[in-house]
Parts: sequence; C-alpha cells; structure tokens
Amino acid sequence: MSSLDQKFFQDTNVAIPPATDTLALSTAVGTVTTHVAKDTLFWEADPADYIFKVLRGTICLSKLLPDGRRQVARFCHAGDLVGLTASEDYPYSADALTDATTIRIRKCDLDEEFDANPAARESVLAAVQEELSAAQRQLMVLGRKNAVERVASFLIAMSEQALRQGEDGSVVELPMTRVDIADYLGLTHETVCRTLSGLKKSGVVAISDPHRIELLQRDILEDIAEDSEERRCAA
Amino acid sequence: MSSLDQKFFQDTNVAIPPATDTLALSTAVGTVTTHVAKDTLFWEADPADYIFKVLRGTICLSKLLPDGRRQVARFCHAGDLVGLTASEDYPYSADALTDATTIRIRKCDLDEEFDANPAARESVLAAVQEELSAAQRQLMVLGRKNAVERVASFLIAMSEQALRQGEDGSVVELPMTRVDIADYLGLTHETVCRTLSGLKKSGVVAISDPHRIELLQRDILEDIAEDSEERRCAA
DNA sequence: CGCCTGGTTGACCACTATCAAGGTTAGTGG
DNA sequence: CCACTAACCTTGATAGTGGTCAACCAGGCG
Repeated sequence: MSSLDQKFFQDTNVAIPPATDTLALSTAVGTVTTHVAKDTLFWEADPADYIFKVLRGTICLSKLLPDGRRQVARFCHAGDLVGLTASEDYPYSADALTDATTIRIRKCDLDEEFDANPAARESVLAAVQEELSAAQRQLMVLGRKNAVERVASFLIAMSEQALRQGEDGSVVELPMTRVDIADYLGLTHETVCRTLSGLKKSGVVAISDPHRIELLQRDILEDIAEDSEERRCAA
Repeated sequence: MSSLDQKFFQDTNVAIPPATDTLALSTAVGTVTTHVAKDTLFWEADPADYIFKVLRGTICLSKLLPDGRRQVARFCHAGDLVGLTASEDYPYSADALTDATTIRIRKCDLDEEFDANPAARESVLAAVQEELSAAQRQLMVLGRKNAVERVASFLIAMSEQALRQGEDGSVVELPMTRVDIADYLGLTHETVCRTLSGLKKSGVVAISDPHRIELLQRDILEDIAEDSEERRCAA
C-alpha cells in the first residue's frame, strides 16, 4: 500500500468530525488530483465513475434547471466526500471554488475496498448519513426561513466549519461569490448583498473584505438563524 | 429466524425500487408494529433507539422551528426506512398520516446484523444514498421553483410513487392534508389550494375529492415541474 | 487604458403570505 | 336520524418580502 493510498482514507486536515471521517478505510487506490479555481470536477449527468475526497480547498455541488436557474446543494471542504451516489450518473455538478486538492478513486475500486474491508463501508455510511442530515436541515432553511434567517444560518454554519478546521470561528472566510451564496440559500445575489449590509449596519457583523466576515455578535446571529424574536433586529 | 424477522428485510409490497430495497438483509430481529392515523412514531430530538421499515401506510417526517414553522422532510411509503440516522437523536418527528404498519428494530440489533451480514449494510447504504439524492432534488424545488412548479413536481413524484406500487400513475391518492403538502413544499395551504384550483381550471388535473387527483395531462404537468415555457399555462 | 467580473444600492413590482370568511365533510352525541 | 362541532378545504382582499431591472463602483487583467 503506497502512502498515497493510505492518504485517501486518513484524516487529511486538522480536525474532521467523526461522522465524516473515513479513517477506518485503509487500502484503497486513489490518485491525488489538483484543481485550479473554476475547474469542474464533473458535470451533472456525467457517468459517476469516480468519487473524490477533498484534501484542500472548497468544492461547490450544484444542479441546474433547463432555464438556467441554479441550486447549490452543498459546499464541500477538507475531509468531505464528493460524488458518492447510488445512481449511474452524478446528480449534480462539482466545481472548485478555490484551488483545491482531492484524492480521486474509481468507484469500482471503492467497491473492492468495501469487500476487503467492511469497516470502510461503515464509515462511508456514516458520512452519507451526516450528509443526508445536513440536506434535511437545509430543507428547513429553504422551505421556511426568510432572507435574514437564511443568511444568518449560513454564516453560523460557515463559522462552525471554520471551528472544525481548528480556526477561530469569529471570522468567516467566504471562498464563494455572492451568487454562489444566493444559489445555495434560494435567494438572489442582490438580496444576499442587502441582507449582509443590513447585518453590518446593525452591528452584528463586520465586513472589511466581501470575502471575510467577522461575527461581532454571534449570539444574536444564532438567535436570528434559529427562529428568534430577534430576527427583526437586523433588517 | 422467525418469519417476522425475515419480513423486516424482505420486499413488503408490490414493487420496491432496488435502491431502497433491503432484501439483502436477512437475520435481524424486528417487531411488527401498527399505528393509527395521527400516531407519532417518535419526536424530533428523542433518542434514536429504533428504526422502522414501513410495510403499509404513509409516514410524515417533519421538523419544527421554535416559533412553530414546520418543514416536512419526506413522506415515507411501503418499503422506506424511517429513523436511520448517524446521530444520537432523531433529527425529525415521524407521524403516521394514515393507519400504518411498520417493522420496528432496535438500532443496536441492526448493528449486530451489520456485523453478521455485511451485505445488509450495503443495502442500507444504497437506501440512504437514494434518500440523500431525493433530499437534494427537493432542495431545488424549495430553493428555485415557484408555486405551480412545486405543486407539479409534487404531483409527478406522487404519481411515480403510485407507479412503483403497481398502481395506475394517472390517479394520485393524497393521504396528507393541504397543510402537510404546504409544509412539504414550503408554501402556505392557501397557496397550495389556489394552485391546485388553477391546474384544475386549466384542465391539467381533475379533482373530484380533495384527496384524489387525476392527472389529465401528465406531459404538461411534467413540463411545468421541470422548468418549462409552459409553466404559465396553469396560473 | 478599457474591459470584465463581482459587489452594492435603489426603484419598482410580482408572487405569495396573511387575514378573513364561508363551504364541505366526517365524526359525535342527542 | 339529525343537530352540532371541528377539521379541513376553498376563495377573496390586502400587504409585504424578496425578485427584477438598472445603475454605479471596485479591482484584476489583457
């Protein structure tokens, strides 16, 4: 087993939450792959021959309607698996938002790995369950929350992601554009801008650079995200 | 192995799609449980000690915000697994919309089954992947589709469900109320009513009974659901 | 330097939520 | 059997949130 092989299934960053950790896997064959920003790893409806494990960078998973409307299903960070699906074809496109490194593994090789190492399937099952759980939380965001609540939920989630990476959760780096955020939150980029400006004006966040947001009052942001009497505070 | 045990992992209805089929499992211990309409199988945040396999009836999975706003994550039918989660607690409540029968199995027993029968985990992984894929499709519905498109998508999905059960897909039985549909589609029940009335007026569907909808022009409904120039046809 | 992409803000308006009323059906008790 | 009640469904009038359209700004790059 080469060191590359090992790497696919080991923790690849500071801290990966247990549920998305594929540590238990051990002998699969993968290829380290680098992507520059705006690279497409694969397109929606392409045959799903490979899965990717993100080592570094941010990957954006999105779907399109025939008329061009776009929905971002997920932003993937170090430790996340991309492209694992039961179907023949990818159900979404995957684009690198930043320069990124992944380990790419053929799906059939993964199946072999599963046969050789049942614990591998266990850890992948846990990862998919966690992904499902996140998708269901996002259903609540898209179905029932208003614009401020959506943006607040997003900022809190990004902050928690930063914390998991060992960073300080009080500052959130946003590798994606306002359009990406809007397509993730089911809003327009204008509404995302306006809402962020509102939060800034009310002192809940500070925005020096568009891609760097400081959470000045995290507790209020959490109240806004979760429901909150306080959600009118930041209009 | 009792016949009850067998039953948990076998096809329990006319036709269950491969991806959600848990046929491969064979020796787990489950208990047949009956529920009357409006029964709650479990509440959001209860300890997730059991999973359920639906044999008959419709189960509604939903989440609440503190202020009472509700989002339905999924309607479960015969063959579906309910309550399978990586977390300690259920991430949603499960209510029976109709009288229903399930097989209930302790999570720890399922884990034992997995150890004894690795193929079991494989089939469960496929089921969870299918569920994830459905959730991601629903993200597009909630994030990017308007009212008519959402309702059309829902009717088509229910029709496909009926087809999988061996029924005629041209008539859709809706066991849920307008409020349930609204909470699933991120709309209000008034908007659901109005939209259905619009589709009825334009001749796309017929609604004799509120819970029985006939798809008179399935092709148009599909066009509306998918994007469509035609989506103005039914306002 | 000029173009292009991305971000921000404003004016206006449409879609859907909200509020309200009335209708229908099923279940319950007299 | 019928009256009463309570869900549930439907439709109408009004209002508000967020979308659309438009303009302008800032930064990066050819």
